Amino acid sequence: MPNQKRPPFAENVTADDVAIAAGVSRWTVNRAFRKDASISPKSLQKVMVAAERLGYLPDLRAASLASDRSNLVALLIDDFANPHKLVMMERLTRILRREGWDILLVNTLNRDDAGHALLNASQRRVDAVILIGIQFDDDVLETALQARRFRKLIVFARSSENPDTISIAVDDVGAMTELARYVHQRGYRRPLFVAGPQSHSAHLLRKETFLEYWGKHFSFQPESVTVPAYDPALAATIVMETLSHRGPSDLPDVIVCENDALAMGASDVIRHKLGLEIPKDIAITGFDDVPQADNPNYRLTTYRQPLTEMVEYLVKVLADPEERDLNRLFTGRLIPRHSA
Amino acid sequence: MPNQKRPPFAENVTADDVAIAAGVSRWTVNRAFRKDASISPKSLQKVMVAAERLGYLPDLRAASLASDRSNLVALLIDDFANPHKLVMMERLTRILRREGWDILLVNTLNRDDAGHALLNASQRRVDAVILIGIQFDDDVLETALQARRFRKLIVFARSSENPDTISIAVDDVGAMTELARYVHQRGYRRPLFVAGPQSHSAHLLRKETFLEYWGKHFSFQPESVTVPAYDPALAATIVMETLSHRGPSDLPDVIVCENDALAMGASDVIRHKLGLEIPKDIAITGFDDVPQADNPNYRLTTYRQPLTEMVEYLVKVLADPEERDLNRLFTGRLIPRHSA
DNA sequence: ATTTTTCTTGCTCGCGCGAGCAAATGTAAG
DNA sequence: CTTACATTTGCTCGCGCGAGCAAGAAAAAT
Repeated sequence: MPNQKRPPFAENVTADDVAIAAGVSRWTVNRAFRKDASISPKSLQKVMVAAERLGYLPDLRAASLASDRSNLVALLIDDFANPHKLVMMERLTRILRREGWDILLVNTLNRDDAGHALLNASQRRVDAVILIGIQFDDDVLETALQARRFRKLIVFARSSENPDTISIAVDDVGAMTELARYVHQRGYRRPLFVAGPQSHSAHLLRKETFLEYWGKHFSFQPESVTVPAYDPALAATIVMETLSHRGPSDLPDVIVCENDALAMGASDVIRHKLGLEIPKDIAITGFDDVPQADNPNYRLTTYRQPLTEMVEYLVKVLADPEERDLNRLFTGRLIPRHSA
Repeated sequence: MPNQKRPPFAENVTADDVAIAAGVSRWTVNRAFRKDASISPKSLQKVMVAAERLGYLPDLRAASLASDRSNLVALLIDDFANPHKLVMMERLTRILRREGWDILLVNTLNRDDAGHALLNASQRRVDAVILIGIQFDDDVLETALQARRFRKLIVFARSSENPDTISIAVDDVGAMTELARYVHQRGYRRPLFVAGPQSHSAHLLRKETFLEYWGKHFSFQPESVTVPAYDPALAATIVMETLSHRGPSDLPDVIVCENDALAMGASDVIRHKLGLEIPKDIAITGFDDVPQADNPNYRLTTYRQPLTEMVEYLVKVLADPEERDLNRLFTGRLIPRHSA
């Protein structure tokens, strides 16, 4: 019995207990914990002293039930092999918490599971759902919206065409055009595009933008391959399959990847499997500027999304009560490094 | 007005609405959604049909308020530069959700913030708090326990000495002894130990175990350095500072790191800054077996924690109503690779 | 057919708080 | 010292559900 002096769980101390201790009414106690409420400095003081002594803190479940605002957002996420997810989660959790939002984290296993995950979130009556997974294609979104269960459905870090969602993303067309122009001007002429999962529009946008740019300037469509997940190891396998049996003249001179996760896999293959040098034999570009992109093993030329700015905007969107067009595209920055 | 046919948020349909539609009482409706409840197949069917049609799902806030069980656990986490955190989060979120637990994700910014984060979680009346951060030293734990606000305080993936917390971790002493013996038997004789943040006991355990082993077999304490975060880039800086001005005979022949994040940073320095070869000039070992450890750039000899097994046990701990000793140490596996 | 047992259903009450109003108190103006 | 007005406080009612019991229905036993 280790817990003799210390009961393992506090008997619930409620606002009533504090009210008695402070000599005020229950409602004054609760008001003391709301920033908008009108309360005299004297009673605020009395309440806070009593609350501190009794260890009282308002129950947010009850507050939410009564006010119909939960101050909770659900974060639906998959694609855990992609290191950029860790960066996004860090930024989102830090800034949202600073603004008073709590986060319900849901790992959506696959496309079929996405619907369940959304229902799950809805049962907690979250104020908004933030999607940063790759599995939320238009069908899934449509189904979620049919249920009319969410005040705000925010697609983060990729653009969504759906008119009933709020999309906060980087301008893929502008970004990829900039990357294509860079690759073009550096003199590369035989690109291979490495695309991620085909299930949604945002990243198709990057691929299409690149292919179109190239088609316009050289009147041929560059080769492209698809990797079914943003997983460096998987990307390595696919790139290896694609390139291993080719002679030197058949190899691309630059591999343009939809994001850094894929670029890291491609880079590993070029250097360690094919024994070639980056960027001399084959150059590489990525997208996202994950921390590893700056690692001496990669030194990836990539494109940095203004993540903090995007999350700050997300915070504003969450607080916005109006019903209006909140979609927004952000412009990032090309980060030239050694790889291309 | 994009939402003409589709109101943006469903009017709240409650159990009462379903009850009327199904021709039963409100309590029968709620019972239909509880797996333990006794209800006839006929009324279950009626309720489910009506619920489906109206788009009803029970409100978990209200359920929690009434039953005093939230089915929510808070996950307090920091150290987002460590790639192992992404692995842990994936495993935890996947398995906990499968078992019906929802997760409140809290990013604890620093040690001072840990207390606030705990209070924050307590206001949602979570059933348990899982700590996988590095900032929860005994002082913080003690403060949290003083408040007697948590039914279960689970320290995951590191051992805690505190008798009022439940620790689910790998056996650091056993693991590090195995690693030390491996390094010893491979013939290395001038180790440098790279330790992480000093703020808590678990990782001191790894360091102490290694130093003791070496002291016992060679009667001298190997050198060690401390990195203030599990960040590969930071580890690289510190290791560089430590080694850059030394002649070849002064260099260690093996760098034993407290985990893979540090090992990756050390590896980068050895190969890219010092221009040395691994393992010929300097060998390296890590801990955790993160996905990147198997990457051709690292090929880290490391120690794999049985993470799935540990999370499965965590699930059992969460479901356990009894008040008894639930601490447990797990044994992992040494993964020999090229780096040592 | 009647009694006993089991299963199912409905109900009272309460979980802890907030919206919104009415009463009370305080403050300024005449 | 009143009257007018602003600020603060207390209160009724309801948010949506669950525990636990009592009444009702069904099944089993006599």
